Amino acid sequence: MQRLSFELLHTDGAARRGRVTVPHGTIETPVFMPVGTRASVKGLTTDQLAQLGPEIILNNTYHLMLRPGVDIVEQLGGVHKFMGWNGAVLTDSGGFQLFSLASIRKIREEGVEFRSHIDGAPYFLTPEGSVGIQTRMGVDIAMAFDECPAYGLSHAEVEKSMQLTHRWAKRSLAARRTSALFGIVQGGIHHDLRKASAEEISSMDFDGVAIGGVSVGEPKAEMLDVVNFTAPLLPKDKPRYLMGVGTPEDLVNGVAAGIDMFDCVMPTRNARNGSIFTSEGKVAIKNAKYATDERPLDPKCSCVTCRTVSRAYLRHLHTNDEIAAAVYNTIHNVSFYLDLMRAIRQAIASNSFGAFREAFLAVERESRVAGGEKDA
RNA sequence: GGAGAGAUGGCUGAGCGGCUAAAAGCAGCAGACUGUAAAUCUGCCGGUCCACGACCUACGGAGGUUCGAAUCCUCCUCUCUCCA
Repeated sequence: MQRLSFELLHTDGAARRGRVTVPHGTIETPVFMPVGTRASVKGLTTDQLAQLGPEIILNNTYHLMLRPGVDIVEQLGGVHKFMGWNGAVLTDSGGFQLFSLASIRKIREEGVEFRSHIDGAPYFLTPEGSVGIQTRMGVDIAMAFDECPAYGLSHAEVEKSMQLTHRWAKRSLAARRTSALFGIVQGGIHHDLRKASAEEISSMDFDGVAIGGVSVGEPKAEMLDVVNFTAPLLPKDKPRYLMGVGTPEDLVNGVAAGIDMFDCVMPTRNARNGSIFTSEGKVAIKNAKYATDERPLDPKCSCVTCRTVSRAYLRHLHTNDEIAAAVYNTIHNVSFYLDLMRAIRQAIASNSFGAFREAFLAVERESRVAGGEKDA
């Protein structure tokens, strides 16, 4: 059976409407993948997640190899069976963790030596090891093992890191078996490096190509610049994945640049922290002004949360640290993201994505201005 | 009736002569969050103001000692514990 197939159905400017098929289903792109690091989309049961209808979610190699461990996941029939999830799964290779947990690792040519953040136990992860783990967990799409350089490094340092990522990409690819495998373009904020990396990674036989090393602390304008510059350099006949991005606005801009896949912690984490995405901008549900607000979070949303409870009740739940606050907020935020992607797909299909994007960004701008006036 | 302990900012609770507008926690108010070590983190939190600074009112009440008192003394009010 084929690992992955990609069909480019339609384009509207640079925006692409496509379809990715993997063993666990068909994914309509552009797509947003909710993040479920430890084989759990935080705040949701697998059933609740399924009700929201994402076609694919993201899990994490680093976290799952530490707990419960690859052996256990494999023994239990793979990550899908483990969490009772029938949709597709993409795993990050652990490259990002070795960036965000920088203090407890040592990078070498062969791989990365690191200590578990849980119990300090020593591990050694290589490209072959990472891809092997992802394969054994039975994921639909695995990511190449890369190094994610921090923002602010010199051109020379980013270049050196990028070259290591390229060597690791070759080794990752050689280790590909049953799971599809995406390569990752690095290069920081430097156009020449991004170009070199895009060419190098694109030349390899990956099933898809990702832009990594973005949203690591750089100003938003630089991120946009990197995406706008790099996306057009990627193969047209493969899915393009922008890793770790982003805000609703970022998704719309990413699609405009020609990105097909996104993942981000933002809808789930912000939900737990009481920050809600709505069609009218952000709602900080803990704010006193919602104490007696009987409206739903978003009048244009039809998710379970918006159909059932008021802002006043959600503020009450959040104020009292009730678990239901996280559940309701996560349901809504994930719904909002999935709805947004649906609307984006529709706009592309009807050749109106440009207008859609303009209207969307105008609302975002307005809500920001409105929030600013309130603060002043 | 007798003996003792205590009254501190919305609450709990440190401080026990100057470095105290007064620790810390909670509550409250606001902000952040981008391939998840995050149900987390940060800021503000007596009042007023042209508020980086200034002024006013402050540690139960009234006096007193002292250059200086939430901190020491006297009396008063109230609370709690124990013994009758």
